[in-house]
Amino acid sequence: MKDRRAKIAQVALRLFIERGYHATSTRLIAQEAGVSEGLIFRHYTNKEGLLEELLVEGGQQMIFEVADFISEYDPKIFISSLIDFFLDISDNLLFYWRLKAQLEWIKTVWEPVEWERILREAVERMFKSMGYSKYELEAGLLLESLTGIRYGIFRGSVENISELKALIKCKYKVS
Amino acid sequence: MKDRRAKIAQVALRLFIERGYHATSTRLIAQEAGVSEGLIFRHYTNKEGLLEELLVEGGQQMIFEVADFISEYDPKIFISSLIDFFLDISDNLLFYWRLKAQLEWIKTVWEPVEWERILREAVERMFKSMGYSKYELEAGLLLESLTGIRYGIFRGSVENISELKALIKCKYKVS
DNA sequence: AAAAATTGTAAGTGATTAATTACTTTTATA
DNA sequence: TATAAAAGTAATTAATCACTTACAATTTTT
Repeated sequence: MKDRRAKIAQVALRLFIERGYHATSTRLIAQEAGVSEGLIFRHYTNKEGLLEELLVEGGQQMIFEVADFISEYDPKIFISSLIDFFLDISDNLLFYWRLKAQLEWIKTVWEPVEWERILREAVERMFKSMGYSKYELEAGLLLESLTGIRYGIFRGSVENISELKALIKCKYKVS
Repeated sequence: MKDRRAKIAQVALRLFIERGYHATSTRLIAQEAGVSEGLIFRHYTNKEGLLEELLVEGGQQMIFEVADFISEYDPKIFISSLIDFFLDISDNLLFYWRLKAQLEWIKTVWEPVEWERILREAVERMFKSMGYSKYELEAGLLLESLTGIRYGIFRGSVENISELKALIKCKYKVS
């Protein structure tokens, strides 16, 4: 059966988020996935390899999603889409967002992955085209702020997301 | 010698941040602190108890720091101080900020601690006094955004902090 | 259908984990 | 100064860790 590998990945992703990477044993992953522990190491070189594949897979999906609104030439629609992208957390991206958030805090210097670089450049271009003089700074401010708000949503400290979205869009005059 | 306990706490805090809580063994803590492993459990009930004390201790220091500018009645100075507090990361608070950031991602629902509640209420009051109709929303937006930017600083994705601070203060018309 | 490759498992491996034990040394107290 | 309390250690504990081995079942290929 081919889907056993996918099942392992799916369960591991959930457990890594619920309990943390280090606190999740390969034994538990195997149990919850209904497979033998050895099968994990048949499909993945080691536990870290399993984690890495989850990140790569999620990153690729991220590129796909980002590409969807990045080509938008109207700044107002672009910024609005950007805000939606960050704060309307779709089920298929939720786990990747959370996993990435969790892993940020070990390594001191964080190397941005492809979709992050693509996105940042696009946002900078957009602010530039809107006539902002300090467009790089503006892009950074918006992206880090949106990330912070998304973390707030995960944390449970942001209640009225739609109202908050409207407020941000209002501040950037995009709706 | 009384300072062995403090030494354990100090080393543990550093290691928890560098390597993550679960990836840091009590054996390593003892080695780096230059004490026997048993001493850790003489002073703390268990590894989690050690972590908890670090959080409580940091939280108390945080209350102290927050209290310093919270009594400010001038909204402009208040907001400006708030931004400085979040983005000028002092050495003595750095470790607490980082430890807290790291631990956010395990528990699904995050219970705000005392200093967070105190701070949020104060920011809401300030926005209210400034005549903002949606003062709760504005307080949430600013706090979550500043948290996000602070995370960006930790991550290394924010370069020119002083310029960014100036931009934010400009947007809130407080400098 | 035979051979080969892949997918699967049960039962281990040594290493490491948090925590305990039994005991010694130091400090505080009466 | 005698005694109790606290601070300290080395050695050990059972459990758990990531990972391997030897072998069986299942597909795929020829």
